[in-house]
Amino acid sequence: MHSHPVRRIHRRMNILAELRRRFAAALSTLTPDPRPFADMVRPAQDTKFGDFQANCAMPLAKQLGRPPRDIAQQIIAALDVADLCSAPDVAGPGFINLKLRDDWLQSAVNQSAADDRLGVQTPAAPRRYVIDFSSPNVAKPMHVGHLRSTVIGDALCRILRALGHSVVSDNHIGDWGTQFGMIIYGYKHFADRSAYERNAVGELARLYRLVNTLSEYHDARAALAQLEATLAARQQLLTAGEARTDLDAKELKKLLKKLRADVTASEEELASARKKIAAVDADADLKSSADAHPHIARLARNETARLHAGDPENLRLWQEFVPQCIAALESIYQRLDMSFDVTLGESYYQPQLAGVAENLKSAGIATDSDGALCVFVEGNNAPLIIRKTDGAFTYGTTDLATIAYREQELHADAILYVVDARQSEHFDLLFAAARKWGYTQTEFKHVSFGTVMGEDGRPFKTRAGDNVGLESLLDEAVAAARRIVDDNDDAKRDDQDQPAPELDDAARQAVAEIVGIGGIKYADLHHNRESDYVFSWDKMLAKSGDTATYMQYAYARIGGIFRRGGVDRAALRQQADAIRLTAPAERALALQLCRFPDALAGVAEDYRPNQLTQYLFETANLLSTFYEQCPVLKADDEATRTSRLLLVDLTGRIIERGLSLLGIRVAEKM
RNA sequence: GCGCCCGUAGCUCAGUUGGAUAGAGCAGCGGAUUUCUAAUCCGCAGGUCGGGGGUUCGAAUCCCUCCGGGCGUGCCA
Repeated sequence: MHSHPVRRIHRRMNILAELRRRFAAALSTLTPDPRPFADMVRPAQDTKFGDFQANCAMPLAKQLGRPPRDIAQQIIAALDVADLCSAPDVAGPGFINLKLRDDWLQSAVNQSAADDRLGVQTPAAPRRYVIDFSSPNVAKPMHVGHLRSTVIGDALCRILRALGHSVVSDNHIGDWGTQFGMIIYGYKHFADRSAYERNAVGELARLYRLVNTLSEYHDARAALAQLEATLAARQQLLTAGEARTDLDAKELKKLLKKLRADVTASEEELASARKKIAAVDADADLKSSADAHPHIARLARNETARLHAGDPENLRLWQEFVPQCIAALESIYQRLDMSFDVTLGESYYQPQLAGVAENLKSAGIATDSDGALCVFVEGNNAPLIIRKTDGAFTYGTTDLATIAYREQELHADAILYVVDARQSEHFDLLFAAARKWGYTQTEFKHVSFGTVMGEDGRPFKTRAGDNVGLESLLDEAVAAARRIVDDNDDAKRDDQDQPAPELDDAARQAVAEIVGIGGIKYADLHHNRESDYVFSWDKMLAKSGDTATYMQYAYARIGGIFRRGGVDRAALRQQADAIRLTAPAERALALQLCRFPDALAGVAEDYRPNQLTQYLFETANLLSTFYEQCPVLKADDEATRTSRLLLVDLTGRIIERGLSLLGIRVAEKM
């Protein structure tokens, strides 16, 4: 049937890229710029249409003013794909449907199996990425708010590296800000020496919370009268608004809605202030500390100013605190199984800020406005503030200094900022200012993400309203995973239906760590990063569905096949070209495995790790279907057994690699 | 006031520059187990893609408008 011989394929084959190349060649007779049209080749949305589809005939027809089906026919006539596809056909308004030849697909999947990179080609022009993520304030314990940046940023680093790019991960920690004044003040007045010696970071965190509580207490008390007055005024406005008769119903409704929102906001502010006051008043120790330190907020700010001015005592304390704080962060990163290439925080750039400001000013990019030095960007109301009226520099200044460093020292082609979506205006300003400053060749990208919500639909907090600490979050996930691991292992039975657990306590705990932390990461990564998502313990560790657990289990099942069959996987892999595709489930799985490079490329396109989670979930599903339909160890003949073992082995490698690129580990037994 | 984002099945979410009958998971219902690990698989049901208008061969996607929600708005980072 296929008279055309299978063309010698390259050592690594990306099917989609190859098809696009073939289409680009065919399209060059129809349009001077075929690339965007060639890129309209994509996986078929429904398997009944084949394996791939090209949607380019319709838009091209519009451009050329001719019937789309004619264009589709013309493309097919010029298209040279006989070695990889059966004859393409035109469907509907002008879709071109493509089905890969079985012999070609078989050859491609054997190539992938023989490749350590699992088919991923190295790029013709590798880029250098600097990825800025996690970036906690070192003086405060990490909380759930840092999770998304950390997890998404780490996954992007791994994936871009796997694609062959050069990546520098940079933890731009907050180690020079106002929090340090608070810690220094706390240390000078409230430190518990023995607690500090036992656990320095824990004590510093306590001091931070204490100073923060006390200063908020005084702020709240000072603001109370004003808050009450504002509330009363707003209530009065609302009453007056309700009585108005000069507006039509729609205008009135809109006005009242706004007035009610104002009243509610005032009520909430007031309630929050009263709560802060009551919390201190109710605690005799706190109350006496508060009374003894009425100007704590200002004095803490003074400590910050003194630090920045080079005060020897404060500088000494800062130098003592920072390394310990960083060490504490390291232990969390270690538990998350990740690390940074560089950790250059705000303090690193501090000596350069005056120069940056001068430079911007003398170049006419920054101008004086109300006593502050500002960069104004067309289309934005607020400027990027470089130097405040009081002479202090801002994070905008630091960010510009950081860009200069990343350009000059790290030679970045692209700088990615994995930061909360709420800071998008800051990044608009920052990137515009950087371009004015001369950095026009760099890709600047705010890889923004949404908020983690609780099941009540509000930002994820503890019942008391505090941020959820990251460590306790991890602990809780691991504990929940441990219960699942215990239940599952306890339920295992041998051939005589007797209990036959496989895992001892240490092994169970190791699996729980892998499952629990993998579950947290996956829950985050599998959502589109831009959307807010609702955090749910139940869904995160569910045994079935689109979860890390499901894929980790698929991997463990694969390991089980080889153990039970006594198959040496390394030896198995020596059998080149032994995969034979006969059953439909084998073909579907093989095609999916050949798409692994596409999945990674899909992530890189717009820095969306959920493209990879989706791919892995589909892969695990296809494996389950295959496994259900095709006996492996009990295959009818030796060649089929070997073929299926190789297919299963490759699937396991891809699941393992894919999860590891998301920062998620696997266990051989679960 | 100005600006940005969001609204898709009961719930949680996908949906690539506009493409074929809008897809998953969970929950629900019905099946499959002498298990190559059931932490599984197969099937069924479930939607006016917030409402309305427009652009065109074609709109969840682009434009306008209204409704509902979130966030940000000059000297915190």
